[in-house]
Amino acid sequence: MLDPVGAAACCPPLTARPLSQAQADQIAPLLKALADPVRLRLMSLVASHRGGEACVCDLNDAFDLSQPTISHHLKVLHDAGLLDRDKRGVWVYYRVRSAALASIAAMIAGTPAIG
Amino acid sequence: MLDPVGAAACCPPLTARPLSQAQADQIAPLLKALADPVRLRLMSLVASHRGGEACVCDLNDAFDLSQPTISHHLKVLHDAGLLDRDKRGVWVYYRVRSAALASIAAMIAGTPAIG
DNA sequence: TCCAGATATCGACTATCATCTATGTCTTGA
DNA sequence: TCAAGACATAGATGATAGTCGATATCTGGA
Repeated sequence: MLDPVGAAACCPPLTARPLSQAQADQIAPLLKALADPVRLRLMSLVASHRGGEACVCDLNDAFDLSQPTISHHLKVLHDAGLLDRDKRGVWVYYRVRSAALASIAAMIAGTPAIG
Repeated sequence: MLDPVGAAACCPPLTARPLSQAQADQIAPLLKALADPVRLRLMSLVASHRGGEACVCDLNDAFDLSQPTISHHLKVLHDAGLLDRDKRGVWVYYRVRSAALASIAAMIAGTPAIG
């Protein structure tokens, strides 16, 4: 389980000065977690869902993929620290960690955006 | 060869409304190109190099990797539209397309940053 | 015309990843 | 206590990606 806010915040903007190997090794997994069409759509669906959260049951229906596959992608995003997970009864709700997205964006473009 | 500025600009910010599958399919390759430690360091090295550009000879020395491997990563970044390529004599110079980075960052965080 | 150096391409190998089916775990309600 | 439903995990498989050594291509100078 990563801390994307810390990871991206650790590092200077990409264009400011050369990233060390350790810094690059810290950031690459975050981008890797985002760099998949299904996971991009999952992030987008969760973020724009009513209340800023969505349960897995809502998400499964949006894809032509098996339930375990969606579960896998959600785990990847959660392990990367990009989604928060909240189990309420039988249902599991996911919520986007916007601070994480802001940190990543700031690292990429140098924009001092704080989520 | 992609057009990352157009690709990322085509799409609403991740958190604004659900991405279509087509939009996600367009953006994922850009993030995938960035989502590698070596390529992150390459982008960073090129961007922060004197004059905003660097030749391959400068870059090869910064890594403990073979010359073909670096060449491969540069090709991935160039094909994704993240690096511009300029051959001058025997040397090839690469330059970061900062507008591309800005578009990606804006798409991730919703920041209306224009590079 | 030829050689040396800079960079790209090719082919192979290994590791990682996305996906599936089958199954396990947990919670609610009867 | 049991059954049903929501979600996660396990194991397998085909595709993709990072790396290398060998080789090709291009350019400038002798």
